Amino acid sequence: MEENVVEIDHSAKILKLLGDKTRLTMVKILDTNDCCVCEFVEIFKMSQPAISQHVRKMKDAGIVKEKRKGQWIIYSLNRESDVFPMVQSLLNHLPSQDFKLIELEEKGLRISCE
Amino acid sequence: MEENVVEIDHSAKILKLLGDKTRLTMVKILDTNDCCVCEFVEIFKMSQPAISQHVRKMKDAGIVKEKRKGQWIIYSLNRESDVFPMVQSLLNHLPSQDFKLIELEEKGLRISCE
DNA sequence: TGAACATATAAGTACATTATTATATATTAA
DNA sequence: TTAATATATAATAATGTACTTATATGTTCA
Repeated sequence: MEENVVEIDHSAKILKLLGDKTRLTMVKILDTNDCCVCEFVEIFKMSQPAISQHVRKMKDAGIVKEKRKGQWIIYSLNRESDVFPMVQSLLNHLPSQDFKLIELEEKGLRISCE
Repeated sequence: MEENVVEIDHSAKILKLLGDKTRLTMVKILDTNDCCVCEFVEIFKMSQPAISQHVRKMKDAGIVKEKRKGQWIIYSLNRESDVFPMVQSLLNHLPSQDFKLIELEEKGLRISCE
């Protein structure tokens, strides 16, 4: 019926991960910008370990990937994942969350990771 | 960016509901066939109350709708819902689950509701 | 009306999830 | 090497979830 079919159990796991508003917002942000943990901490007003645990779950599931850049670890969408097409078509139905990054930038907190 | 944008908190709730393999399979089945509770009980080998609770959550969220037909209550996808476009594009990435209904039919358990 | 069937609701339990705080690890720069 | 910064991991507590069994409601048909 459609390209990029993923097994239903696996899809359910991915959707469960995305069924959390913090993680869903993260992924929507990552759709247009790479980010580090410290930025997410600012954006979500949440403890750093909470953020680390969220991104770790998504990394384990292959939704995001990381690369170290000095003392920072930059997270980005894993566009090679077998679930990426599904994730992408989902994200297309969500409103942009870029305003959150813009707010960060206005507070001078975005530059910290670049 | 795309038509039918739904608020991110609301989307997360919908995805949380679909992030359960039983409910996700139900919705995929409903994409091509209406079903009653007793059929789901057979398909998922799960107690009737468990099935009722799953469909109720999805009904409350507007994902599915019901109509009574004699002693049966037939569930179907709610294609008028504001989240339907997102749900539909998700389902397009999942393998058909119609074989489950075909198995039912072979056991003579499908006819019960028609 | 009453028995049989389909579904819903209630209560309880086991387990999963998401935060927190405390602490460990890794990198940078003085 | 040491202090500062960024991130990860561990332990724990509060809450949420998904089943179960027992029971109530609603419909059909003899």
